[in-house]
Amino acid sequence: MPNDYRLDDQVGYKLRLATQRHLEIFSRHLSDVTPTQFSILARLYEVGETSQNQLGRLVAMDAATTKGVIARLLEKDLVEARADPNDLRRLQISLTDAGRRLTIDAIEKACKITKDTVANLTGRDVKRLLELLDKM
Amino acid sequence: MPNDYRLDDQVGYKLRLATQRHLEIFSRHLSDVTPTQFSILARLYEVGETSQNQLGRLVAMDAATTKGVIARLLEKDLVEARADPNDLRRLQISLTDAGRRLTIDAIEKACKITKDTVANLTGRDVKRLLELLDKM
DNA sequence: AAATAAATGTTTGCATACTAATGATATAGC
DNA sequence: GCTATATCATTAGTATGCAAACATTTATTT
Repeated sequence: MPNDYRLDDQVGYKLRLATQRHLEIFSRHLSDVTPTQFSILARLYEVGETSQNQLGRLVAMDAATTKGVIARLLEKDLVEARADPNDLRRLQISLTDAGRRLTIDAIEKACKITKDTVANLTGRDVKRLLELLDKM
Repeated sequence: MPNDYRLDDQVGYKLRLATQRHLEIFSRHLSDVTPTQFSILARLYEVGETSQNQLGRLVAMDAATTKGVIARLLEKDLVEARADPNDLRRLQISLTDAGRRLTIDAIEKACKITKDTVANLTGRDVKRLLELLDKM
């Protein structure tokens, strides 16, 4: 019944708006990297040198997408890549010194970003939101 | 304090995952158009002929983004554009017959998509999630 | 052990969406 | 009427995402 369909009440639509808002806040605080790039950096900081593919999996990214993100981080000299001698298919990725510095700094800022993003929510709201997104 | 930062607990990260999931479900049910394109179609169906810019505003999209989305819909012959005689800047956009048919059909499917997307949530959960996203 | 099949890792090409900057037309204030 | 401002549309450049192709490794078969 197309008549009582309300675009504004759809989960997908609201997700887009929320993401949009988050992106805006993010780039205001952290203009060097995008949220996607940041998630790669943060994970890399967490787990240390890893293969490109594995890294992508650790942030739930397609291998092809990961490749693109890494390429941009390589250009900015935030990460470096070397061939894995044990497996010629693999490309080992690690943070450069500059990358590590930026990541540490970015993590600080990321806390602020998250805070701003959910500024209109109470602590319990946030907890609930995360749970719901997770459950989904 | 970078040490107790958990990427997986960040709103932005979870938003990306949720959006990703939704996109996957969406394209499985509805391969002709993307969620973004669909939102334009649905809104256009709702309000009738409108200028491109206005239409973009009605779905919270940048004018430039809207232009691109409309261009793709034009190519698929789902919408048509004509110059507004009263205001030469304006481009009036409306659904073609094919576009209207597809939209009606897509709205039906969109209900299923939304349902699948939140399949793991109870009715109350969904309500709460929408509220929280809104409040945000 | 060689040959084939299956799995894994990476890359390429193409589509989509977003932003900043530019140009064109219309409106408001003087 | 004229200038300044606002609105609408477009262009150019960047980022993300997916499908398909290619390369290497591992498993299976003969």
